Amino acid sequence: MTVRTRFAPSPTGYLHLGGLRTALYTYLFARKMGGVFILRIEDTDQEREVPGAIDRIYASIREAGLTYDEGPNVGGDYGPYIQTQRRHLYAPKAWELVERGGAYPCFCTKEWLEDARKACEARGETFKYDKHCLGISKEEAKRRIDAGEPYVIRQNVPLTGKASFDDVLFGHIEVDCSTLDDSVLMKADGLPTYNFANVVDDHLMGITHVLRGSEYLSSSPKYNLLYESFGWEKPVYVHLPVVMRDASHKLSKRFGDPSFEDLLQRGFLREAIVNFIALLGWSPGDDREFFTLPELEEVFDLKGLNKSPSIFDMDKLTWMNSEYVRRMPFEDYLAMATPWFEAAGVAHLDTRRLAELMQGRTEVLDRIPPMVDFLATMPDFDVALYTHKKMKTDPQVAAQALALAKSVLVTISDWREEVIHESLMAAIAASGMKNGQVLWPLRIAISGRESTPGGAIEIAYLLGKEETLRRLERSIAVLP
RNA sequence: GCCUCCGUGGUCUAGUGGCCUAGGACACCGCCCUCUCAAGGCGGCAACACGGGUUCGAAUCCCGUCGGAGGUGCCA
Repeated sequence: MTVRTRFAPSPTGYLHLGGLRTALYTYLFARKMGGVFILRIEDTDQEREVPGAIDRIYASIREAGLTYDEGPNVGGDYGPYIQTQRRHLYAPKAWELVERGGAYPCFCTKEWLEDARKACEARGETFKYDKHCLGISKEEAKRRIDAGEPYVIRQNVPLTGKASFDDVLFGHIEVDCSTLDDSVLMKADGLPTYNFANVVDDHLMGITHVLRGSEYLSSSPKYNLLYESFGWEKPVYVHLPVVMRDASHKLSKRFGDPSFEDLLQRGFLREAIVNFIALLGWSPGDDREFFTLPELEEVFDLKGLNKSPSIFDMDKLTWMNSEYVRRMPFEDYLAMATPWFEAAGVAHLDTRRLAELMQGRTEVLDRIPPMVDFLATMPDFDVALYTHKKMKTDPQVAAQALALAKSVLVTISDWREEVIHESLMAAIAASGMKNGQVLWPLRIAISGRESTPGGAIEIAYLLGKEETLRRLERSIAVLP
């Protein structure tokens, strides 16, 4: 039997990292099993739908490298893959369920229910619909519906007994039917709720394995009841724990947690994000940490899934990203870094050399500008920077060092790193000073920064002779 | 409140009764290298939530407590 999995997001905004992880695992499982990965859009809540969200979801999934075999804008034999385009499919199924006794039409108004719920809450009890409309006869129901009265269709959950389901990760989960409410399956607007649509579509689309967030863990027994009423074969369930921002809050936009898009925009590499996300709640079983998507498709196994929620750790993502940056081909790095060099106003310099210096120091691309912008404009700095205990320098030493450096640098006509290096080193050796005593102040004098990507020689080279001397003279002039 | 689930260092995790004086990674700290930073090398800090059982033996099995999460919508 061919494995068929699906990722079924709602177009209510961007694809958050938890969603991305669910999509990733669903995709990986399908690939690992040589199965089919399907994308389905669950847009039955018209009110919550955000314009443009569908396109953003497509873009994120594509950007992550998760190719789907069936779905909107790809096609497939089980389409359409957008629920509002399947709307005609649900009502007949719902009425079939009514015939089978698994559901019933309900005419109670939203307002009435809300009041009842509030009253219940006030008494400190859990609200449960009392099946009031279950007693309405078929004939009366038909009459009222024909007369245009609004109605919904509710699931008819048995009053007694147990409902259960089996989850690959969490095992057998069982609840008393008495604790379950008759949830709405078909809304008054004629569209199904998630509770119904997911069951119908998973069945109709031949989904064999359902991977989804653990927020559905407690309603899954009810879905199984539906499968049983229909006499349909149940899928294999795998509920995934939540991705948290800290111990008690899940990742959320409101707290400023980044989406996949945000991360990409900030200069995280998609390969690094995917790799990191894969390891958030899943382990290959050994100590290996670096995986390409094809490698993940190879080694992914549901056995490595973790049951407890995991906290998204930006520090570790940042580290992993810096590893990916370091390992990428130089030309690729140069191409990716160039826009950031432009943003920092240093694109007129020898960017190839700058990129060589920067590649090993770039954790995230958006950190490039603040690291290199001093090359564009000389920052103001405190002369205290000349004082460095280990380098054995202070403003007095700096005065000598800078004078020496200047005397050497003005004579250089062939402004290359090797030449600058040799000339400076020869002069330092002749002067009897330590390397650091000259090089540290020089670097400070031409960069204005305590730390820079590269030493005095690299910085001088990048700046060019004219600018180096200009900065040097200016710094000498302001020495106390 | 009720129902369900979860609980290894600050974080991601390995571990499925003896291989565990609990392994790896991130972060943090120290040292080395070094013209700064980064990288690299070496070293360090730091966990089985708690309490009872079961067993010759428990992070691993059972019970309870505590803590956290999810659900309790004509949201998904």
